[in-house]
Amino acid sequence: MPELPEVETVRRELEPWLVGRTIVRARRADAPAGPKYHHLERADGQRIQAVNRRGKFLLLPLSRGDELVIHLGMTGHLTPHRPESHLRVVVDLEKKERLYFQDARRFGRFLVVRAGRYESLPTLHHMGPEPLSSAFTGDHFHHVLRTSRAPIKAFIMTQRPVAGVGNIYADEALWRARIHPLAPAHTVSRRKADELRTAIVDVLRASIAAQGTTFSDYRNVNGEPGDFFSELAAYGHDGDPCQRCGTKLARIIVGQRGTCFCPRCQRVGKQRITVGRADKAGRRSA
DNA sequence: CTTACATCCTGATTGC
DNA sequence: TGCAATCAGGATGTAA
Repeated sequence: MPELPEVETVRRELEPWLVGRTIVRARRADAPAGPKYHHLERADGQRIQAVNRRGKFLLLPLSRGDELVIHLGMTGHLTPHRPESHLRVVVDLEKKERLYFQDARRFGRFLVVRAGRYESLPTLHHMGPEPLSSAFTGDHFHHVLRTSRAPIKAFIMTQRPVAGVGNIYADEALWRARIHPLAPAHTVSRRKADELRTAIVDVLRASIAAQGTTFSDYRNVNGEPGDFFSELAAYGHDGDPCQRCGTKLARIIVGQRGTCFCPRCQRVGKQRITVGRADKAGRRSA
């Protein structure tokens, strides 16, 4: 589950290698034709001008006005060494160097669009501010949260309030800010929104400093694991005692994703929310 | 417009 | 032990 810190780690590794290089030929390998791998051949002959990141997407602007868009999905790896299996894309560079895209579960994407034209990628097209930029302000964050009645965790993971936060860091940030993952987004107070904004920034910064989180699949370009796993307080810790209060962390499903939180620390308003069954609240007729 | 949910895919884990 | 069923999850398409 590469999220912003993992993608940023990959970006930093790719940048010195790829910037200024010319793509001789980019082609699908063992991957079905379709929108996830659209227009790769258009990259042929274009020079890579930068290796940028937007949320969890890698964006490589090319010299003739196109842009290579890469999303690692769940299991995507970018590597200069030919993988032994699940090879989806091969990019031939000059001097016989190659960039390989391996992706066992095929949730990733690797395609070419006209620069800045993300209409075919709705999440990227409507993506919120970068969390580590000055655009991610408390005012804006609170304002956006007030527009949704969805559970705060589900809404954050849409990438609209802020870019790059997925399942792991959503759980971590909500735990740090002591906000219940099922709290309707619009009920989060300005003060709590600020705490959450700060928690998101802090946890992402700390994870980037550790080169991301590694467990089952993720490896950076050099094949090294990230070091942030041991610093996770919530994600994957259901059943363990809360580091703040000792209460056993609970696990529920929010937005179809496994969610770990402290039922004592993380509340909605003054009330503790009961854990367990699926939440059907807020289903008023329109 | 919004929110909910099925879907993709396959290695890892759990269950019998 | 061995095989089958279940789980995991980012983005997206579709339904309501």
